[in-house]
Amino acid sequence: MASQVSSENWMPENSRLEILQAAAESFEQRGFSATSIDDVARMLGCTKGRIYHHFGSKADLFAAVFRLGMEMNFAAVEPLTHTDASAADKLRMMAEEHVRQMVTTKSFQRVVWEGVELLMRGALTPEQRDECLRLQQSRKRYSALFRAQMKQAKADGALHYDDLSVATQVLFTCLNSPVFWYRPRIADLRKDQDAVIEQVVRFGLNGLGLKEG
Amino acid sequence: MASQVSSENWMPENSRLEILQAAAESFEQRGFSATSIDDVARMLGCTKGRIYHHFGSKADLFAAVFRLGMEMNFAAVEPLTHTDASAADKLRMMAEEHVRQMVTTKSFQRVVWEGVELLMRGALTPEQRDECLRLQQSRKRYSALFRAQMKQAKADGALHYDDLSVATQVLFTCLNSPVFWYRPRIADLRKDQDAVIEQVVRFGLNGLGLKEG
DNA sequence: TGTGAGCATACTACTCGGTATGTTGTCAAC
DNA sequence: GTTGACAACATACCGAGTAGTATGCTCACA
Repeated sequence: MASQVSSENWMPENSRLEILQAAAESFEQRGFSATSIDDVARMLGCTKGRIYHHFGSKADLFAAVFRLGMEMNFAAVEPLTHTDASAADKLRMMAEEHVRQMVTTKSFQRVVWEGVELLMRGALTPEQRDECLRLQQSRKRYSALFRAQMKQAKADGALHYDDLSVATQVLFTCLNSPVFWYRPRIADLRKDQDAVIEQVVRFGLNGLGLKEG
Repeated sequence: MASQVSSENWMPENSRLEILQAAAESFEQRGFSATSIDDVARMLGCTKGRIYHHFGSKADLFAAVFRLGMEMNFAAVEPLTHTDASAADKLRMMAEEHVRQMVTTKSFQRVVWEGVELLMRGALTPEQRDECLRLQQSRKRYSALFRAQMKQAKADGALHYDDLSVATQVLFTCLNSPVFWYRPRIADLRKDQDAVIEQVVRFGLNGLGLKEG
């Protein structure tokens, strides 16, 4: 699997990114609690010392992966909200870029998913409550980007869902689903990704009751 | 939360069921590896001895919860495949009963989800490989029930999805989604459940390109 | 009265998060 | 060019938690 994070220019901050990449893959494969710090270190060919030099704890490392994943999502999707197009068209573009994130930065997005689950269960220590809340706020803000377009598109008569909260939950679960089952094909990588993205987005928008054409 | 497993008739096999129920709720809340056998025992107000008397290992306990969850799904869905109705109508009824399982036996179904993930990552010991394979086969058989109707409904011109495998993955992720976000309301329980089920099923079928009416 | 199911108790071996400390290379200042 | 200082690790170690086991206890029932 080629590195999902640019790794040219071997400089200071780069070591930290390399750790985040390995942590994302480890957490993706075994989940948070089944992944040991030594697992991540072994994947990097180093020892715990290096990891604890950059991150205060296992939870901090996990949170950093979560944060980076969310940042990549915002960077991909937020600009689209400022274009002038119909809410339905904006929603389609946002969904496409979101799903593209799911397949191109899958490890990080799988961690984001587990992070959301952990936040829902409130399984983190109170000493990290503020960081915890910031992540939750970030997640909510991101979700709100989509909710706004969904609401407007329904008002425009382009969508026909019932309850906004339920629709949002199902839509995100649907759009996020590639993090569970997508496996990149070696050949025709870009074409393969585009085909999957198109199908998932179509499923999601049709699920929201989109009137085609 | 009222017991999801019938608990009248306090007799021999019942102790085992009570353990399975507690295990399902524990695994649901913290996941497999973050749940200790002592956690389950504490929830039951007993000690490990009782659990290890009925189950050989933590993995065995997890597998038993998984198996029971799948059995409940089969019991709810498989009879519908034998009725004579259009493939699209059968698929709708199957989806409704499937989602009903997700909300009424949520703990078990959340464990089934994690079990599928663990199977995909192949994270179990080789000594339990046969049990592992049986669970996987069970899961595949269940999925095939839906795939068959999806295929027929597409041939009938009632559905319009592209790739069957992708469509199946997204559909199941969508139909299963209540295990992550559904929280039962105390009042109007049945009405609340029915409303959620209807919305999720509609999302899923529309996602598959169902022609309404 | 003994026999085994159905547990509880006590204990072991081991993993893993976290810390304390040692080592090395780099770089700046004199 | 020597030295101090600090970043960036590696090594060694500790303590808590936990899966699994070995054994003890009790009560129903034959």
